[in-house]
Amino acid sequence: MDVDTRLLRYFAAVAQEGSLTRAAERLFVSQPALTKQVRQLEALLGTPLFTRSRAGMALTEPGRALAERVPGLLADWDRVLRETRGAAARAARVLRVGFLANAAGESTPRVVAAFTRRRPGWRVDMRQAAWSNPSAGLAGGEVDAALLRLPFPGQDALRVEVLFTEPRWVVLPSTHRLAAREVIAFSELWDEPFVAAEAGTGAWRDYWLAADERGGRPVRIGTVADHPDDWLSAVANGYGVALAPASAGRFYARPGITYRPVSGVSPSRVGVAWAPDDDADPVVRDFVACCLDERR
Amino acid sequence: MDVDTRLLRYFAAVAQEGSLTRAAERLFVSQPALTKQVRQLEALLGTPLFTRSRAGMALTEPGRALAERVPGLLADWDRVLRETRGAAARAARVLRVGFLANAAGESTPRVVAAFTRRRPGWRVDMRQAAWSNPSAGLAGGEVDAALLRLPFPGQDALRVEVLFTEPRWVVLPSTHRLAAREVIAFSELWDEPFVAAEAGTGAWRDYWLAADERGGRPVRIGTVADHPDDWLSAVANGYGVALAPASAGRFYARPGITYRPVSGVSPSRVGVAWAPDDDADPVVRDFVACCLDERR
DNA sequence: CGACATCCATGCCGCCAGGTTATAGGCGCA
DNA sequence: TGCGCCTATAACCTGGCGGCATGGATGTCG
Repeated sequence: MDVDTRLLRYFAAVAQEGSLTRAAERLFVSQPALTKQVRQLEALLGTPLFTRSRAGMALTEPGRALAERVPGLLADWDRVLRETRGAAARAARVLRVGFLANAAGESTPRVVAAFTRRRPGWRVDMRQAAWSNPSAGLAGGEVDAALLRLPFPGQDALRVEVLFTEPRWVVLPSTHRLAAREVIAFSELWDEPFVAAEAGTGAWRDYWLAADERGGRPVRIGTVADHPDDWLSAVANGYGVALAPASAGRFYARPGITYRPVSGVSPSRVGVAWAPDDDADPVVRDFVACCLDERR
Repeated sequence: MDVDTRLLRYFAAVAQEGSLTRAAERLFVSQPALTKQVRQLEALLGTPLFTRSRAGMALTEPGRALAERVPGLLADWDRVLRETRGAAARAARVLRVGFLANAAGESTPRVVAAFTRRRPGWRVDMRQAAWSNPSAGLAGGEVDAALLRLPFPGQDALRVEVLFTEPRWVVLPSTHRLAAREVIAFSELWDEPFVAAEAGTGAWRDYWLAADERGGRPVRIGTVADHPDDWLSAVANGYGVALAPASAGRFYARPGITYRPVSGVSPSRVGVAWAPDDDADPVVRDFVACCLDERR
């Protein structure tokens, strides 16, 4: 018997939401489409997976059994997909390097050039990731190496070499009372509302709020932003200020915002990271070596 | 990204056959349909999985990576399917019992009646399996218990209780020179061609050929049959003789064939089997207990 | 060297699946 | 009893899947 992983994802969403209407919204399909798909899965399996009521969809016993197993199955498929694409990249002599906005640094073109000299026939595929993906795809195997701002969640499970540090500055609206200062003491910012990353990013978000460097005071969150554009807009619109690497001013200049040096806060570190399984991989080692050479 | 397991099965078949034409035949689809499906999978993954030539389809490196992983994925899906259906049967208070033709025995109705008295609200779903499935679905988890002729492949991994024995007789064409005998000595059958089960069934096939009770002489195979009808036809048409339980004559009577007692060959044993994981399962234990009670 | 065989690919067509919108049915609540 | 909320059904549209007919490429053989 065959099934589409889409059907299994639909089922899993309904199982989690307990409602066809909410699951349909989450999946960006109409509720009637979802009700038909779930009915089809039940027909395929020959057993009801849900009981229906005005209160929504409750799992039956077989539904529960399936709901326990489907996430593992979908995760396995995602892993097979990644590993196949990884093999494809290798076969095509492409090194996939993830990075977050502005973590790559200005020396990246030289690193790439050095790598392709060392490995003729190879090329580097630079892949930008969203800030909510702090390992830039490395943890999930979507890339072979990554240039990352440290620290990031899951870092302990990956190999990291620090490449350079960079002062952290503050981004604030140009009309802000502190915007004209040459240097701003961090303690003067402790009561400002901050634009933060999503809560789920843990240590990463805390780091960029300098949560551990506020003398024990809590952080005031003005708003949450997940993408540089949203982050800049939030600052420009006065929802809060934010810490950023000094170089961010060159990448993310925008009318209405100002970057200023900050004293009393640790600098940002940028590193190259790779998976422990690739320690012996000569291609990954060469890339890391080129990064380290450029550091000197 | 979503994929249908049908697409993965198609891919796996092509990978194994090395040819779209042969894989299409095996999958009962047309060759153009298969070529389009494989192309679609390659488009989905964004990488070629095969190189094409007049010699057929050779796996690329990513194709090889996928071909290594897809069987495990499909096996996991089959397992999830089985476990879901198992949960469904439990929820519906149905005990699924597999059996091979005539292994169930005449006392089965009494066993089922005793079980439903002991477990009101439950019913037994008797499921006949093909002879090529000697555990009647028990090894794969398609059933909860099984009534089986012993021995069978994979038996060591399952729990078994012998219920009864039954003499083995011979089935031969009515025109056979030995057909009129009251009892036939097995040694007189040693040179006869035999109708056998498929080679892949191992010990099961050897048992029904009484391979270990021929004084070291090899078995002459007349033909292979996988289903009772084919097996009976083969005997009637004179392709060979066969050993069978004595009771088979009542289930498989047919013009042109005769059943006769045989001396010098061990009797057939019938047992109830279940999976070790179900040792503590009270429902399975009750069924086994009912089988054992009926034995007395 | 041309005919033939064999393998995969393309085009066209019919049928069905997946999605939408509109709306119906059932039920709890104020 | 009307309203709101949830799932289900009907009608429609578009695209996918499979078949059949045929084409393209290539190796073999006489």
